[in-house]
Amino acid sequence: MRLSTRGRYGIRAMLDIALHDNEGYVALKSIAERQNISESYLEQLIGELRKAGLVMSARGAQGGYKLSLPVSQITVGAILRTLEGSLAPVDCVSEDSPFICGQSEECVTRDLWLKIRDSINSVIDTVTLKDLVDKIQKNEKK
Amino acid sequence: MRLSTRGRYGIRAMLDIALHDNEGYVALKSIAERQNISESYLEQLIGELRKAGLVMSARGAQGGYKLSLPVSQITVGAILRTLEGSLAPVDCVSEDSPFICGQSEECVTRDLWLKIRDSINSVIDTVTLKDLVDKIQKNEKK
DNA sequence: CCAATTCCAGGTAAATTACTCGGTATTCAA
DNA sequence: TTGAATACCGAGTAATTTACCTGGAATTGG
Repeated sequence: MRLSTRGRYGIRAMLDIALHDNEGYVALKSIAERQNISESYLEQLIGELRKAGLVMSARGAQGGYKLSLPVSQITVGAILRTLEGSLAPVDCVSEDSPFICGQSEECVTRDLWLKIRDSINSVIDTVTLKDLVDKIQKNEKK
Repeated sequence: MRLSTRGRYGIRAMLDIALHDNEGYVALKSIAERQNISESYLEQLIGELRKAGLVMSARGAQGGYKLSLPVSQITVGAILRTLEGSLAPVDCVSEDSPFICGQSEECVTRDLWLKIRDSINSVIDTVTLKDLVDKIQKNEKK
């Protein structure tokens, strides 16, 4: 039940972009350097975040990425789902692939998986990038 | 963030044993057949559940497994953790391997991972095998 | 004794993860 | 107008993890 690097890197990259949100476009290279993430790998991930509409890009010199929404409107759930797919613990309660099990007995556990899924969702859909940014800025003040 | 077959099979196997709890020891073979799980694979898993003290075994003819605790005292959390390890979404908030990240910035996300972890734990540590058994028996009545 | 069982250590094929590589397209700035 | 800096794209690959299998040894009831 671990998150893969995709989700973790994605959160870090988005947070990095959020912290430089007032400086125009942020180059992939600088994100990768600051976050110490492989540039070519991160490129893939950001590409998916772009297709999901979470960041926008500018090509060419001085290009890069910036958030396409206010920080308060980007939830960690949106980021994680883009990169990890549904965070459901088993396929039969996944939001995207509603795989139905033939097992009759397993369905008694379905409620359990639903509970787990929903409890995860309730966290990731309420925490936004703004919350994380605020926390960093509060730490810096001290 | 999917559970592997280990956790899912483990829950099903334990539930199977629970449903036959009054019939003495249940043979691995019969569990595997009923649950349609590879016998040799399940053997591994049940071995770990035994070492964790969740089931007890009897060797030799007429041997098998039975629960070593009342159904109401076996949480799905205990089963899942035995087979999957901590259900923490990232290592730095894992109960067993308290890996500490050097990344200073990542620590702002630590609270997020903790929230996710705790919300999962609050579900799996409150649901017991008894809850699942009760639900099955209620379904059968209808 | 023997058939049924658990126990155990090791191996392996398939899938997934975490990347790399090489190239193309675009754009700013000198 | 050209070149450096960037995003974009598809394919390939090494390492790791998963989901098993195999062959046996130990134990026990009938």
